[in-house]
Parts: sequence; structure tokens; C-alpha cells
Amino acid sequence: MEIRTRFAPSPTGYMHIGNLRTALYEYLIAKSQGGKFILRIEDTDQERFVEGAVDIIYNTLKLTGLKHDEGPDIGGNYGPYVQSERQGMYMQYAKELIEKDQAYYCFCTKERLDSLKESNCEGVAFAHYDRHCMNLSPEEIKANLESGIPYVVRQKMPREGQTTFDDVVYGSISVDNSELDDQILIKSDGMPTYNFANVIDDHLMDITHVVRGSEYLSSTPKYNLLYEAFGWTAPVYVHLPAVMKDAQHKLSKRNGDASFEDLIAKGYLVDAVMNYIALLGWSPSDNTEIFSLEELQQKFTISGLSKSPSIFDIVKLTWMNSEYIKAMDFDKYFDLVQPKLDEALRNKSLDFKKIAALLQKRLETLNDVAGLVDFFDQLPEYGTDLYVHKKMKTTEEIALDSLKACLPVLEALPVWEETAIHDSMMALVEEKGIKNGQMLWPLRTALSGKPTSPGGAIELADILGREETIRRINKGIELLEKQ
RNA sequence: GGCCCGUUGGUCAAGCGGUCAAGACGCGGCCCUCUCACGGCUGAAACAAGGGUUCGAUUCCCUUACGGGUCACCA
Repeated sequence: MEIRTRFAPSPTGYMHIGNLRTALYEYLIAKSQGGKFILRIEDTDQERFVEGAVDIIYNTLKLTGLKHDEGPDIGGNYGPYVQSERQGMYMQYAKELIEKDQAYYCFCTKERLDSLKESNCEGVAFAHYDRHCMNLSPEEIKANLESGIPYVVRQKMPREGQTTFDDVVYGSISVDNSELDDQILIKSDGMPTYNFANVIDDHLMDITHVVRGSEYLSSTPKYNLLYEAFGWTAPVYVHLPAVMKDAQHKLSKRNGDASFEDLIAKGYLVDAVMNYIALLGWSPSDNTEIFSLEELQQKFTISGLSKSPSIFDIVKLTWMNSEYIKAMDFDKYFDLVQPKLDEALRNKSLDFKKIAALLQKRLETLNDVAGLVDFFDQLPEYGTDLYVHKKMKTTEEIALDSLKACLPVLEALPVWEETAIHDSMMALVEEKGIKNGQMLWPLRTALSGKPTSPGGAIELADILGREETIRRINKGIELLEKQ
């Protein structure tokens, strides 16, 4: 049988990391076994609907490569794929249940339900519906219906026994039926609740594997009872542990935690983010950590899913991001970095490719560019203490001497080119009988004005060009002479 | 509070009755080196606690502790 999974987000805003990971796993479960990945929009709650949220969903799926086989935008044989457009089909199923005595009309007012909860001793809301409307006579129901009294449809739970279901990651779970509330299936506005629509849609769409967060674990018995009532076979359940911000809290936008789009805006690569979140709650049978979506598809097995929540660690993501940057084909990498360089070095006509090359092994995120290249644009103010470096065996005196010595050599260099600069400096070092660092550290310092820089003295000189190099050396000499 | 679930280094995690308890990130040290970074080597660091079962428990069972989830006309 062909595996069919579905990603069923509700359009209530941005795409958060936990959601995206769920989509990833749904995609992988299907694709690793040649199945289909379906997108269904669950918009039964009109009050929470957010304009534009559907586009975010489409864009994210497109960007991440989680290509769906069926969905609102591309159609399919099981449409419509938007729950609100399916509205007409739920009532008949509710009625079928009522006829089977597995559900009933409830005309209770909100006020009555609220008072039910309050009257429950502790004042805590854990009262079940008291089944006030369960045994209304057919005449009463008919009369209520005809006089237009608002109603909901409730599922009739068995009072005794247990319901057991199997979850692929959590194993077999049993719950006493007495724990189960007569949940609402059809709301008074005629819309199905998520719990009801989900079961109907999943069945109608031939979803074989229901993959979702573990917060649904406790309502799954109700779902199973629904499948049973209809005489349908329940899907395979795959519940996923949460992605946490810390040991106590789930990742959530409310707390200002990073969403997928935030991470991208912060200079993280789409592929790196996907790779990282794949590893949050799943691990391959081998020890590999870096893999593309295609490779992931090859490696993925449901048995690699874990059941305990995992904390989102931006530090490890950052490392992984730098791995992706380093491994990237230069041209592709340059396309990503160029806009950042344009922005950081607006007025400069420097060789951006050379700068980018220096940066590739030093970037953790794309947004690090500005902070690393600022000195190319403008030499920062710096103190002469920068010239003192114990390991380089330099002092201010040595630095001054070295700068003065290299100045004429560089001025006279016939061609301004990296190896030529290198050779001339090395020759000078030899001639003066000093250490490499005693020449190059002062030079690098004079050229960058910073304690660290991407690239050494020679690389910086090459990129800055002769004129600017000479200018900065003179500036260094001037500073040192003032001492 | 009832019910359900979880608990291996700081973090991600392997393990599925017998291991010196992998690996990765991060952290420390060393090497490379004109700084930083990269790269290489190396070190510290964990089975929540207590009972069973067993010749033997990180692994199976129970209890406790701690954490999470759920108990909506939200999904």
C-alpha cells in the first residue's frame, strides 16, 4: 500500500521550527518509501485565521524543498484540500454517527457549560460534560431543531472499558474510557472541530500515517473511537516529541524564539536549518550528521525517531551553518555573500571575490560579513598597543622599524600582486634577520587596525591595493612615532 | 488534581541483558600558522533515586522524584 502523509497546518501565522520539523518528518516518512506527501490547510477556526499565513506555508515548503504531491495550490484526487471548502461534507458524517447512536445533539448553552465547570468542586476545569442532552427524546430534538435553537453534535463515549492504540514512537497506550469527555464534533456555527474534521479528512484522503506533535497523544483514543464508530481502520500514528527552547518551555514565537524565517533573516542557510532540525528528535543509524534532503530521504527510518523532547541549540546550528558555508561551491557561495559585501562596503571598488574567499572559512552566518570586513571600508581608530604581541615577538619599536622598512619596498614593487608582495616581504625579513611575525604582524595591524582580521598582512595588502596600503602604513608610522 | 508521556555528559544523541557507555556541538590543552579562522591531535564531562527480576542491569518490572502534555464550540 502506498504511504500517504499529510502536513496539516492551520494558517495562524508564521512557520515555527517545530511545525517545520513535523512537515519534514511527514515528508520523509512518505518519500523514504516512495509515498505521497499532502498539504491540507486546516482553517476551521475562522477567529484565528491570519491573512497571508497560507502564503508563508507555500513559500516555506517551496524554499525548503518539501514538495507536496497534492494540495490546495496544485490539486489532486482528494480535494478540496482546504478544510473550510470541505465544510459541506462533515455534517453527513455527524448524522451517520447520530443514527448509529455514537453521537448526539446537544443544545446546552455556553453559560450552562461554564457553570458546570465552576460547580465542579476544585474550581479547576476538569469536569466532563454531564450528558444533559444525551437522552433527549426524538420529539424534543425535533422541536429544538425546528425552533432554531443552536446546537452542537457530541461524540458519545463509552463509559466503561479501555481504549488502546499503538503509536510508532511511543508504543502501546491505553486509557480508561471513563476519562474521555463527550467531545464536540460539530460546532454551533456548523463547522467541524479539528478533532472531527481531522478524522474525516484523513480517512477520505487515504492518509496512512498520521504524524503530529505529542500533544495529541491524549486525544488519540477519541480519534480511534471515531474510526471504530465509522467502521474505518485507523491510520498508523506517529507522535513526535516537542522541540523545546529550554528544559521547561516549548519553542514559541510568543517568547521571541526564532521562527524559520527569523533564522533565514539572521543569515542561516535553508539547507543547514533543515539538516539541523532533522537531527532534533531523529538520528540516523550511522554517525553522519551532515546530509542533504535527498540523502536524508535515503537514510530516514521511523525507528530513528526518539520520544523525549529536544532543546533547540542555536550554537550547534551555527556550527552546522558554518560547515555548509565552507563546503559550498564558491560561485554559489559568492552569490549569497555578494549582497552582504555590497552593503558593508558600499563605496569601495575592491575585489569582492578575494574578500569572499577569505571569508568562506570564517563565517558562521551570512550576517557575520559586515563585522569582519568593516576595516576594508575604513581603517578603525586604534592604539599602538595593538602592535605589541608577545607571541609575535613584537614591540612598538620593532613595529615602527618594520613598517619603515617595508614601506619603500612596497612602494617600489613593480607589480601589485599577492605572490610578489609575499616574496618581497619574505626577502625583507631575511635581510633584516628577524622573525616573520616581527614584520608581518605590524603590517597586518597597520592595514587592519584590528587585533584580528580575515586574512594576514599579505592578503590584506593585496586586496587593499598599493595606494591604500601605503597610506595605512604611513598612518601606522605616524601613530608609533607619536609615542 | 485525574489521566498520558518522558528522564544517558551543559546540548543533540548511540545503545535495545554482558561495551573501558559511541559520535557530534560547546568547553580546555597541544600542533599548524603573519592575527583570527580552517585543519589535525588530545582532555574533562553522563546512565535521576530506590527497590526488585537475573549469574549479570543504562537496557526488563515497580515505586519515588523531577519535567512535559492533556483535561475548549483552539488546532
